[in-house]
Amino acid sequence: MPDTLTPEPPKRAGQARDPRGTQQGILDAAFIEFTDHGLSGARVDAIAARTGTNVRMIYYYFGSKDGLYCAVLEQAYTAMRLTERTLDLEALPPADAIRRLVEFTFDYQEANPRFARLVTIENIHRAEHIARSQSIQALNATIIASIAAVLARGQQEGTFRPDATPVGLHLLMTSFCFFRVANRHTLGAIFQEDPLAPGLRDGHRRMIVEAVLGYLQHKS
Amino acid sequence: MPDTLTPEPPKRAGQARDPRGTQQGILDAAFIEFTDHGLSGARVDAIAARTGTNVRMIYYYFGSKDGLYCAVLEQAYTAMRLTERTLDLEALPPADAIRRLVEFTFDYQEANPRFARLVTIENIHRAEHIARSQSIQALNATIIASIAAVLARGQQEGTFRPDATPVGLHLLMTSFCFFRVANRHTLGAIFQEDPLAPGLRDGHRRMIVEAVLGYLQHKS
Amino acid sequence: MPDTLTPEPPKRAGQARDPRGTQQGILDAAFIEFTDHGLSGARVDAIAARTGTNVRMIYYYFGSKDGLYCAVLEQAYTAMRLTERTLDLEALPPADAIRRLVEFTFDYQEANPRFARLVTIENIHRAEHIARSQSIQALNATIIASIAAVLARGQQEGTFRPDATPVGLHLLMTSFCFFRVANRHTLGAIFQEDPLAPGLRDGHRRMIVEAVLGYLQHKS
Amino acid sequence: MPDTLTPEPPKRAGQARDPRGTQQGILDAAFIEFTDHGLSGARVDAIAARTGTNVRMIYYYFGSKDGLYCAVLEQAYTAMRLTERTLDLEALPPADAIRRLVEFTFDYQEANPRFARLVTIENIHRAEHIARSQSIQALNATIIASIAAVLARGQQEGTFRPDATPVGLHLLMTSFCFFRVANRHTLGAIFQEDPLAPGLRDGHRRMIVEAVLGYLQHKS
DNA sequence: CATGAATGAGGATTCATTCAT
DNA sequence: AATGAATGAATCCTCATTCAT
Repeated sequence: MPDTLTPEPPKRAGQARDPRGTQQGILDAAFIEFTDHGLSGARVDAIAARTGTNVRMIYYYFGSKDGLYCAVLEQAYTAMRLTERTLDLEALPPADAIRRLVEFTFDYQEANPRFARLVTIENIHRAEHIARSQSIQALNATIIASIAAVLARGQQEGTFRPDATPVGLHLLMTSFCFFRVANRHTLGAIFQEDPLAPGLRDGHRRMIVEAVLGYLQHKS
Repeated sequence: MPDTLTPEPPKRAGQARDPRGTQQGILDAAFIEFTDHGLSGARVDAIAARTGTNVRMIYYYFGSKDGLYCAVLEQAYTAMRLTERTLDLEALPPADAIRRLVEFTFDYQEANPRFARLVTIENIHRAEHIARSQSIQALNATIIASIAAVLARGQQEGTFRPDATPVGLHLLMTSFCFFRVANRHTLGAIFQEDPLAPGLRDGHRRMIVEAVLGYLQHKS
Repeated sequence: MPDTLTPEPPKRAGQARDPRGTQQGILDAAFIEFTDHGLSGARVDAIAARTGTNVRMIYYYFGSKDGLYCAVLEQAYTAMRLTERTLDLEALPPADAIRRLVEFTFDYQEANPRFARLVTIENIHRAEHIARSQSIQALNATIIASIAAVLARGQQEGTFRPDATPVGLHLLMTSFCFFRVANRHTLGAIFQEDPLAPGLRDGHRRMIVEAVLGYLQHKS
Repeated sequence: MPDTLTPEPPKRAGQARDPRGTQQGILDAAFIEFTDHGLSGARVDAIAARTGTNVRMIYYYFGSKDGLYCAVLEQAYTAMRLTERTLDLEALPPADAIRRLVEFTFDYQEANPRFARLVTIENIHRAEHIARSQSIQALNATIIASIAAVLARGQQEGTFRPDATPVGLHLLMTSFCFFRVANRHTLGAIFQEDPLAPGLRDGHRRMIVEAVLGYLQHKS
């Protein structure tokens, strides 16, 4: 689902008497526009133009440009975390669980570059919208809990170093996966080499898995 | 030098007959405004207001908002790479050189959060400004050359794994250092814990050094 | 009845199957909104929000914003003139009748500041709505007739000056009573003293009675 | 000066490089538009259209629609009070001074119906703009001081009743003069007779003078 | 009798930019 | 070298109103 927030893309849906569809159509169009141009750079007219409806509907359903942006944010985070929950990490041995999580993160970020852009944009705005959203914060509590459980198992077994922390581990694994997608353009311009070039993919994937596991399994 | 681009901050300089000072004053003000609000969100009026001079001066010296933004970008990249060149990596054993480079990157990103914001902003705009700048691309060639040299030495010694690449290594070390600064706000909001909290600093620094070296020195 | 147009305030009435109540509820809400913000400043949405029903009902019953405004106007004028008719001026000696009428006008304006605001608003719109309303014009004929009758009696007696006219007399007595209510805010701001302050009330009431009677009973 | 705020009407002035003229042109156009349609009903586009310049200049010089409205308000009050100060009331015996002041008020209101409309509009908005203006309040202090001086002289002489107050007297004389102008349209519609009809003018003028003096000179 | 969904036209305001000196 | 005055084109948003059920 690279460019929309919903599985069944109802292209130009919602022209008439389909409130649900109208709303989702606006959300999808907004997701594209915001991730193309940023919050300040996005134009409500452009969003409306991408929809079957008109500008007024944006205000009818979302109240303001900011309100729409918040709705987009929530839906994007929700989509990611819901997918993440299907990983079933508890069923795997600790090292395998970490490997699966890193690979999932790597694949998800690569498959959803607009998600990274959205997060990036939200940081430019100092996360003030996320800070106001209860639901996003609730969503993210679970992923840290999952990591914590895996980490604890590995530490009890003695295979994982005892000083590793759940949040630190999350940062380590996410940063690389996120960075190569989010900073793709500057990296590409600077090193004359697209970091997302297909030929680099497997090497990058293996590298981050090994770096994370290497760090965790380090014998000091 | 956290909030200006020049060592000697000529605050409110350039009111009269000091072209150099006027230009630098505008650049400093623009750096703040752009990194506060993004390219689209930045206001030319606000930049002028922060300077002693008026809006017209910006056009006089930089031609356009975009021109000014490009000048800010160039100065920011120049400042970083110049500092980087003082590291003298060739004088150190490979592992020590890598450690020093990782630690420098970590410290520099933490000390210059506006730099990370600027890069982030440039990515939202698909690096189109950097792509046009010869000077920025020239600057960055050297850092990859340095890494390549160190990496080659370590590989020849047999202490570094042979499949590591300069750009991959750069990504691995930079991503974490950059990510915790650039995404500080979303991470803080989501995990209710500022990733730049002083208490976490040393742990993070050690973690990325060990992860990078662990990866490089891995015996497969 | 300061803030509604009807004696029995059916607050939030008319949610279901009570056409009369729904209409009156809308009228009451509209009276508040129009007198709070003027005709242009009033918002149909705000009126609907104040009622239990929704915007569509306004159009269902009153056709348009203007239609609703006209209905409000008519009801307000009707209420005043109906009260006025209970004064029974014919039963009193001329001077007493005038005194009673002035005092009634004074008290009514003070008790119904929203009426003065409504009239004021209608004047900004050059009374084009009143001009179209037959009923309002019919209503007002009677008050001038009453004044004329009293005035004639006094003039015949020789106690009232012969050059006084009914409309002139109406203006003289109404202007003061109306002015201190309608212009309350500018007067208050300019003279740092609320013209409706309780301490001033009796003095003002006596003043206008005496000025009117003084004028009428003047021996040239 | 019935329809502009300045003696020399610079019709369509300020097209090029005449800041003073541009500003005054906008003020004049705004005075018309605001007094035609009220604050909410006035359109900035309409104001700009009446000027030689464009909408942007309104914001350049006055910041906002409200800012412009305030400037109009200040200029209107200033113009009236400045004229008022030329009356030289101190040079006249008390009764003559009152007569002159009443007549001036009567004439000024009749000659400047837009002033009354503006005051009326400001009252709809609860005088919140005047309340914020220091200058308007300062201006009006003087008129009450003048009245107080005349009144004191008459009371000392024994020709004026001792219980009269300056503000009360001001209200009595102003209310009638203001009311027949401000409420011209509703009065005209209701009584089928324009209160400003030329034939009524002298009678009205004499009536208010006599009512005021009659009240003041009343022997109780 | 009642209503949720939808809308086109127009509202104030802001933007980066240029003219004329 | 420097600047106050001026602007056209957008930008976000709101309004009264109508459709379809």
